[in-house]
Amino acid sequence: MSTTDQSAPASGAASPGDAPAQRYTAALAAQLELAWQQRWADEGTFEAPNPSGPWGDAAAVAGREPLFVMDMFPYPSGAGLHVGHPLGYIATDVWARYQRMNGRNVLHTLGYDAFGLPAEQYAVQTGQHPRVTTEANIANMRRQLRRLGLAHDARRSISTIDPDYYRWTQWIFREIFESWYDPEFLRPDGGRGAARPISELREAYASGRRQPEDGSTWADLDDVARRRLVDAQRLAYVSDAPVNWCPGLGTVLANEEVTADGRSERGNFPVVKRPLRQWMMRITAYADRLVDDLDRLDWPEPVKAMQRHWIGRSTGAQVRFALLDGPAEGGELEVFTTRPDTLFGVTFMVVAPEHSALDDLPATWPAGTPENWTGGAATPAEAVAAYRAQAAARSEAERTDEGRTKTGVFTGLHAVNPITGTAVPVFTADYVLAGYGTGAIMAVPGQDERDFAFAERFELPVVRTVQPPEDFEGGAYTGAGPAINSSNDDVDLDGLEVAEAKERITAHLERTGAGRAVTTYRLRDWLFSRQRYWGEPFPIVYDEDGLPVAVPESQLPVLLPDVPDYSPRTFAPDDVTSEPSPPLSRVPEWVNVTLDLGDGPKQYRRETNTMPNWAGSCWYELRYLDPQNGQKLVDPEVERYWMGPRAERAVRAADGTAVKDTGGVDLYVGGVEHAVLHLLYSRFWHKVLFDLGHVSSQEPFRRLFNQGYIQADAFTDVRGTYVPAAEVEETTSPTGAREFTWQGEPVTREYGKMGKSLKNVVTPDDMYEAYGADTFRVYEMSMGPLDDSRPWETRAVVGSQRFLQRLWRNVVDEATGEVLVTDAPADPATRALVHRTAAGVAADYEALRFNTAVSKLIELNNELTKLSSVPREAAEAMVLMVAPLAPHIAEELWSRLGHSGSLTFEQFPQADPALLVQQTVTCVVQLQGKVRDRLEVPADITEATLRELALASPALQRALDGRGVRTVIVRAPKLVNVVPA
RNA sequence: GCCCCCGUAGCCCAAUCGGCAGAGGCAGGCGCCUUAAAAGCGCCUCAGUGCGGGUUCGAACCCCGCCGGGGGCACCA
Repeated sequence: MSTTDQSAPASGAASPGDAPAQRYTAALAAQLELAWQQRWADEGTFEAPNPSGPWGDAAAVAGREPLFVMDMFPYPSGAGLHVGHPLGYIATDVWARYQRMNGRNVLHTLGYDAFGLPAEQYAVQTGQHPRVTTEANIANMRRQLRRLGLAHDARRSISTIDPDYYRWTQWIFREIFESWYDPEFLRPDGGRGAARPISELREAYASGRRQPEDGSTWADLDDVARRRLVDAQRLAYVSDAPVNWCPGLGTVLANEEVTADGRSERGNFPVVKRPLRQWMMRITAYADRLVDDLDRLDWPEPVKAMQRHWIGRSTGAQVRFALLDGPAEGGELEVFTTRPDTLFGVTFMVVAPEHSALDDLPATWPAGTPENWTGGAATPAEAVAAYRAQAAARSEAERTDEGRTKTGVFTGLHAVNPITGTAVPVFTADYVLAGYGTGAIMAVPGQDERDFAFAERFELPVVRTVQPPEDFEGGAYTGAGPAINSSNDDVDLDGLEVAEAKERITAHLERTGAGRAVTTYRLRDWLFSRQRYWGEPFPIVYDEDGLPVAVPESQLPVLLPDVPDYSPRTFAPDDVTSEPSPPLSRVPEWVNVTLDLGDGPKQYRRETNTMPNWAGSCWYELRYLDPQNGQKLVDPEVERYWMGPRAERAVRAADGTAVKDTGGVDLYVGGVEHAVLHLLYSRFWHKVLFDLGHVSSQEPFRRLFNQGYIQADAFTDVRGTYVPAAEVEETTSPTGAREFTWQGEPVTREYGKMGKSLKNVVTPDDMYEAYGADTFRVYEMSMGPLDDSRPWETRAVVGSQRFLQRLWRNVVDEATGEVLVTDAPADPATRALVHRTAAGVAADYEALRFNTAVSKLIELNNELTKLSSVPREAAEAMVLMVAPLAPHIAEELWSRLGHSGSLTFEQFPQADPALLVQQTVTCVVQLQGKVRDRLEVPADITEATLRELALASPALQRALDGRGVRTVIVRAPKLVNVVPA
């Protein structure tokens, strides 16, 4: 390589006109960028040593703080990258390069999340095997990213479709399958509840320490019954519960993948609920820990809020109401409420249409049943049957669309309030959800808006049990206030505030046995199987009893078979009667196998579902650490080194106290769209691995940062058709409005995403070609704060190129290539500016404020440009400071300045504190907040002196215009504010 | 409907603890260099912080109410 070769760029390069031979043009940038990229690769510059194992290097690790930086796992799209994609990658690269220059041992790499629906669909379109297209896409993306100059450890890049990788995905599944959740287990970290080997559960049953809940006895159960009992408690289990079936995609989906209006997040197809035999993950066992540990993470608050809401923990009480009337007499109706303090205000009850209490109803309407309660039916059974049919026919979306109008019907039943002894009517209505709490509620219209709306509709009484403010005029009052109308001989809540009232009534309920304190969650178990081809096969076979057995560790991976027919069987989007048909089930020679699982060769049938897209991304951060390990998913020593908890990295709570560190990745950057899906699933898997002793960190990602999106203008003509955005011309009308034309015709600007169909895609390749990678990197970082979304503007990129060009010219003669810096010391002003810049830029880099770091560097560079010649000390500092942002030009200049090695591990310029304090400062003199004068004063001036100086200011005196002085506020040395009498 | 974030020059964005509204870039203007040109050089223009109140000696920043934009949730008892 020839980094010091000062000959002109290759003649074939697109160098405009007769530009000086050594001008920093796109062509010269390309030349030196490619050369440096090759040198970094050849020298393994960014390969991070491990403390042990195949890449272990104790000497290289000693004395350097480890730092683990990650980007969210990209999916290798067939369309390639556009300029919006690398934003986060550049940001993490700048940060990581900066940290390396401060002595950190940085691990930064990027792998590919290559299984999943989009890869399969793309393969279907192109008629090729998904592996072929996916691997081609990965190769293209690797090329685009290498050209960007990312300082990744290429050895650690993994791909989820690699059998050496998915072997461990299957291994983790196996670990989860072979575990149950013991809520009593005392964890090493002090908490209660942990995943434990399933053998412990079996032993507990065998020894009699634990009894089956259904009253049976372990000793009396046959082998199959015992297995069913144990299987039902595994963390990965088979369930027949209703699931989200999406005919249009031909697969089932997790709750997290279904939108609020009942459609698939991907493809926007209708989704219906129907019972199907599917694999589930018991994520609900971790609900409490997933909520509680959010407080220990340095994550954006909105993401934490979304996870908290998704988990939806609410505390309250379950209360039992005795049923009267008809065949149900003697039965009970159990409700969940977060407001047990309002029990005195219960005037009716509501059960979900699916509730089992509706199976036994009185034969006739009770005497005096109002006409509008019956739905026009002759008997309660008919009314309820009709309502159930109506509710079942309604989709999730329709139920929501109906908005505020409550529907429902009386069941003929009454139930007795256990506190007041009053009998209240029981209704069924679809505003009560079967899947939450107990599927039944006590209705308190005085304190609940939904209940109030229902009560109005059916003319039910309203009893207030919380005193609203005097000016309150609404229906239901949900706010704070003292309890009223809430006492009898046994219990008295009157006058208590809501929280106290809850406490007292809950204690009373527990004492009398009428209820108990209970916590419920919105979170459901995670539906884990998909009827697709392009995913990880389950390491599961079924024996002659039809029960699942894990494939032994020694037989992993279970390879995804090559099949002629890999395309999924999909259906008309509204075909609700369709049945899932996994592609793997159509390969009988793969499905039916003879295996010896320890008791001789037997026939088994393989699981034909595959894992969801999320599986591979649930643990990939761990494999980055030790990708070549054939014995373990990660060497525990290596995991502890990179991700283990460290007291000094703990986040601070709101009150400033340090929270116990969870460990995990030091910086994880990606889009906010994964707030609940990927980030919740991977936290769950990580905690299981922690419980089972495979990792020392309690959370996968200690710090999370959500980058914004780069958006782009798109333009439509009069017909509404998109026109090529690159060809649109902008003019400013006489009135100052911006106007846009394409081929002379006016077009309309739309602001949105970048995409092929919008004809507004700009690719990194376009930018490399026109400006070079460094310019592109600087521009992306200078556009605005990393977490803001902002519009792409190609014509503005030139500003970043001018900056690098000026930097180049400050060091190198454009015509001769001669190095121009002088060895004379910098003048004090220049030196001070260099040090101020170093301090500011370091702080900006550290805090991911790259836009302001760029502006400080431009400012310094502009100052250096004004000097007759640039002193070496300033030039070298400048080069080192710009290196994280524009590494190629920095390496090249560093090299031309006479250094033989890469600057990757050079110390980032450190500011001398003595040079940061300014000798004199400008003090503003204000009169009532308005600036009237400016004074140059010594930085260490005393308040009294400054006060006198300011009051003596002629400009101030003029402004005072003879008025007296009431107060003088002095903030030495920068400000004096005079308040006139 | 509820919750969260954001509104600063024609555009993208700075302003560290409530203390001089402008760091940087784009676009625009003038000039220089040039046979010519710009992806060159120099200089310049441009806002009083979405609107209305309040607190304060002092508000882009804190509080209240609107308006506009973005995101999340949406019968979760």
